Amino acid sequence: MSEDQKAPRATVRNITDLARLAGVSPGTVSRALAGKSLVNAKTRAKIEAIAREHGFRPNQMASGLRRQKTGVIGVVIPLGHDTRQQISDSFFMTLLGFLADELTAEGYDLMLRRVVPEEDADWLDRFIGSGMIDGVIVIGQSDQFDRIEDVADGYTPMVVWGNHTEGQRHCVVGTDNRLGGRLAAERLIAAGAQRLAFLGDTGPMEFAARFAGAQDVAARMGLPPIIALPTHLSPDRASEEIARHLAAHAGSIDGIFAATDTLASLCLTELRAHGIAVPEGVTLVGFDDLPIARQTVPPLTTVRQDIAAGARGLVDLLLRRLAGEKTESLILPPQLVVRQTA
Amino acid sequence: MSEDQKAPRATVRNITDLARLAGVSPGTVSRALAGKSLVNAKTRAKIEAIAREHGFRPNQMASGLRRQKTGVIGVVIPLGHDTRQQISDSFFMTLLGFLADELTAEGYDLMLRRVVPEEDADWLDRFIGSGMIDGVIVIGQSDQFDRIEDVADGYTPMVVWGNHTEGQRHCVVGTDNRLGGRLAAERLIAAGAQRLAFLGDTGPMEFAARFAGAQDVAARMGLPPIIALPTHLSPDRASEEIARHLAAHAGSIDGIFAATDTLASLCLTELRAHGIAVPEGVTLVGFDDLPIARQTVPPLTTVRQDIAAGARGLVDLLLRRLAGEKTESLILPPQLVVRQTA
DNA sequence: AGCTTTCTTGCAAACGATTGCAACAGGAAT
DNA sequence: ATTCCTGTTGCAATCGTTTGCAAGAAAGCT
Repeated sequence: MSEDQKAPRATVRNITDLARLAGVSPGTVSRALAGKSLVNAKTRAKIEAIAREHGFRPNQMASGLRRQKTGVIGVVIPLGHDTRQQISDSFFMTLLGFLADELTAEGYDLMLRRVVPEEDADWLDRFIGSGMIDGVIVIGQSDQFDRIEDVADGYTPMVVWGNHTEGQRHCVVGTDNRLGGRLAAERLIAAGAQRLAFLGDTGPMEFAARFAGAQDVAARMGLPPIIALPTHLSPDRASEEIARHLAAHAGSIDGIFAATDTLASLCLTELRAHGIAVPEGVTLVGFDDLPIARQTVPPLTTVRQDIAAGARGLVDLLLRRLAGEKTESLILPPQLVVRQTA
Repeated sequence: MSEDQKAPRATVRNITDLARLAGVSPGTVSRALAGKSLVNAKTRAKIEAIAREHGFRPNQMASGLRRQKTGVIGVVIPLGHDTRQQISDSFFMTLLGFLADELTAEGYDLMLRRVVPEEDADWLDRFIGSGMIDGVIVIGQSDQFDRIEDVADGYTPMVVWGNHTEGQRHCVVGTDNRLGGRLAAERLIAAGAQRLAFLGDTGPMEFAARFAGAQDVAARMGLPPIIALPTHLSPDRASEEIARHLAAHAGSIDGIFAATDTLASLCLTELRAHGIAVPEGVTLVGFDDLPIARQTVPPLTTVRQDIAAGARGLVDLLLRRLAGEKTESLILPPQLVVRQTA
C-alpha cells in the first residue's frame, strides 16, 4: 500500500534511482537498458517496466562522456560573403532534409551549425573539437577549401559536399559539375545558341567548374568564349543584377547557362520583363532540377543533381569512415533534363 | 630546448593535461578558460596561450554534464501522414534557416530532429528526456496537439510554431491563420469571385483555421459555403489531385484560396494546362509569400507570414522561458500582398 | 562430492569539466 | 609584530553512465 503510493511519487532522475527501485545495482540497470545480453530476462523485464512507468531515459550527456561517442553528427554550412542567402537556398535545404532522413534512419542525431568563416576563422576546428559530435558533414566548400584540407589529415570522420579537385585530401561527395556544365552548353548550342553567357558567381568551386565545363564545349565547337555575368544569390539582389546584365548584353547573347535553377527562374522573369522570348529569342538552361524548374513558364530545361543520392552518399561514406574505413570520394553523374527553355 | 621540443608534441586532450603544462591545477584552467574573474591575469594569459597553441577546447559533453545544461536547443519537426513532403517544404525550411541564425546569435547550437509520430508515439518525451537539450522548439503541431499539451505542464522550456487555440496550455508562436483566411477570402471576393474553393488539406490546424477564416467571410457576405478541395502537400501527388479537382469543378468555382504558395503555384500551372485564365477566369490567392510567389506567371497575390519575425519570436520566448519567465503566446498578424492573381 | 563452466550481478574506476570550500600568499591596517 | 583582508589557487566531490574485473550462484561434468 505504502509502496503503491510511494512508487509513483519518487522521481527517477538517474540510473541509480531506478536501481534502488528495482533493487539492483546501477550497473545492472545500465546493462538492461542498453539491451546487453548479460542480464537475466526477468531482471531486465522488471527494470524496463519501472523505466517505462517513470518515463525514464538515460542521460545522453553522461553516456556520451563515458563512451566517448555522442550519437550526433554535425552538419555545418559555411556561408560565403553572401551571408544571408545560402541557408535559405533551396538546394542546400533540400539536401539538409534528406540528410536528416538518412541520419535518423541510421540512429544518429543531427546538429546543425551555420558559420561565417570570415568572422570566425576557427569554425571547423571549433566544431570538431567540441566533443559534441562523432563526425561532421560540411555542406558546401564555399571559399574554405584550404581550411578543410588542413583539417582533413588530422580528423577522419569528415565528409564534404562539394566539388572534387584532383589530388585533394578530404573526402567529398558531389556532382560532376564540369560534366554538368558541358551538358548544359551542348544543349544550348544544340538548340541554336552561338553566343553564350554564364549567369552567376564563378567564385565558388562548384560554379567555377560548371562554368569551366561550358567553356570547354564552347572552345571545342569554335565558339567565342562564354562571358560571365556575376550575380549574388539572394533573390532581391540577383534580380536587379540580372536586369542590368540583360540591358548591357541585350542583343549580344543568345544562350544563357544559369548556375542554379533559382537564378534561371529569376532570369526568366527578367527576360519576360524585357520582352525577350524563351526559347525563341534566348535559350536558357538551369542547374539542380529543383521543383521550381517544372513550374516556370515555360518549364525549365536544366541539369539534374540527384540530391537524395548525394545525401545517401554523404551519410554512407561518413559511417564507413567512422568505422575506420578509408574511403574514396564519390562523384555523381549529372543528368540533362530537357523541358522547354532550350 | 627540450621544452620547445616536448611542448608541441604533447597532446592536450583535457583540462588536466593543459593544467600540467601550465603548472597549475585543473580547476584554475577551468576558471581561466571560462573567463571567470577569480584568476590572475598572468596565469590566465599563460593558460590561454597554451590552449591556443594546442588547439584545445574543453569538452562540451563533460561541461554539459556537470553544469546540467548543454547550450543546445532541440528543433523537432513532427511529420504528419504525409511523411516525405514536409521537411522539404519551403516554409518550414525557411523558418529553420532563420531559427539557426537566431539561435547562433544567442550562442546556442541547434539539434534538428525529424520524427514520425505514428511510428514513435514517444517522440517528444524522448527528445526532452535525452538530456541533450536545454529546450525545445517544435515546428508545426501537425496532428500532435494533444501530445504537446500533455507535455506542456511538466516541461517549461518549450515553444511551438503553430496555431493558437483558446485556452491551450503550450506556448505557441504563429500567424493569425483565421485572420489570414479572412484576408484571402475578402480579396477573392473583391476581385469578383462568388463561388470559392479552398485548396489543401484541412486536417492540420493551421490550414483548418485558414479555411475557417475564409468561411467566416463567405457566410458574412451571404455567399455559398466554400468547398474544400483536399490535396497532399508533395508536389507530384498534389499536381494530379489539383487536376482532378479542376476537372470536377471546372465551371462551378471562380475563386481559389490555396493553403500555401506552393499549392497555389502548382494550381496556376494546372489552370494554365486547363486553359483557364488567371485572374480573368478564376482568381487565386496563396498563403506564406514565399519567394516563389513573386515569380509565378502572373505573380501571385498571397497572404504574407513574417517568417523572420516568427523565428525571432520563437527564440525570444524560449530564452525567456529558460530564464524562468512565464510567457504568453505570440500571434503575428498576416498581411495581404496584392499581386496579379486576384 | 568435488571441480569446472556458464550466467548474473555488484563494485568501483573511469569519462572531463565545474565549483564550494579551504588554504595560502602578500599587503594593508592597527 | 599581529591581525585582517583580498586575491589566487588547489582539493576533492560531483554530474550520470558505462564497463573491466571479480565474486557468487547455479548447473554440468567426472
